[in-house]
Amino acid sequence: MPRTTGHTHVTGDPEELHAAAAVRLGADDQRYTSGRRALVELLADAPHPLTVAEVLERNEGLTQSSVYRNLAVLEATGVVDRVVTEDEFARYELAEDLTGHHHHHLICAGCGGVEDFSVPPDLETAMDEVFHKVARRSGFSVGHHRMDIIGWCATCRT
Amino acid sequence: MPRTTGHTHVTGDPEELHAAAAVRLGADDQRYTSGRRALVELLADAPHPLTVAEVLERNEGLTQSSVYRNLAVLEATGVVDRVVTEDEFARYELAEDLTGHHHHHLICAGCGGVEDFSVPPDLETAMDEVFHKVARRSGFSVGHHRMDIIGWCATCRT
DNA sequence: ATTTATGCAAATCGTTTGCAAACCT
DNA sequence: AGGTTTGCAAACGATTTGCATAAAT
Repeated sequence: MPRTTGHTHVTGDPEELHAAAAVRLGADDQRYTSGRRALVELLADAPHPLTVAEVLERNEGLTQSSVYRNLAVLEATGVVDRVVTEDEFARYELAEDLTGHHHHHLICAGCGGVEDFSVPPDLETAMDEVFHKVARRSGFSVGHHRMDIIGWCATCRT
Repeated sequence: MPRTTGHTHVTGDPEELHAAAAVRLGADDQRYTSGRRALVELLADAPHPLTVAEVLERNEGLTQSSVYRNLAVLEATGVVDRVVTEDEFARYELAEDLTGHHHHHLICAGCGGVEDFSVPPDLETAMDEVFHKVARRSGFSVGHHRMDIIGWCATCRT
């Protein structure tokens, strides 16, 4: 299931977002239940990727195990992306190819906090070409790339 | 303790490598014990970052808990780097600024396998400038960056 | 009705830790 | 001796899973 072609990007309208999510779930015979809709809403509103703990703080009606299960379903259907940081918590955000907003992460090695940023398109393209060339040479197919900064935020710098 | 300046890079001589490791440990009042030396040797010989399980397979004389403890010490003193992939296992390799070999990772989303690659110096520099600019704007200090490819290796492509 | 999702509690598993013995210096 | 490291076994904690109930089609 290629996730980089043929999809409509969501521009910012919540309706459109939910519709797109429903479509992707439906394509995999999955239902867009209230629990899953709640997750998509939380992630759409969050200014950065959320941990499961943060999800549960923001919506106390949700159950931990269902959140884990639903995030797995949403990830498998291309509605959310899992973000790996340096700490032990998985974080989730709306899938890039759903929002159409390609970006990278500033990750704080102290608190695990995450902030988004982008790089100039020409550089992004140049790097992409290198990535594909490198992958081809090694027999890899490119899924996506990570171009993240690991550092210390103003607070954690001590 | 800045880890990007003032250090001598190891070119390939095992003696030099161990000497450099000993120096870094000593700077933090840590001893270069046989268990730690064994880890450095394993990582120096490995063609890719190793998980703890792989370390234990390659040297059955080592104990799991000591391996974890020693990897933590080696990481804190800048002798090894922890590599975060998409799977649940931490991987370790000799620190970049110890080997002087800056590189990136091709990570297989299927088996978690890791392969190294580098990008042209001019691109690396251009990206670095962007990273520093972005970080400054957000009040972050840059530790290091990740520019990794997540994909599927020839075997896992199915 | 039948299939799928949920909530609770228990299990999983990589990693961490307490403590006594072994090791350095 | 005095402090550090090690090995074993027990503890931790994020995530997963079994199973009975609730919800959706």
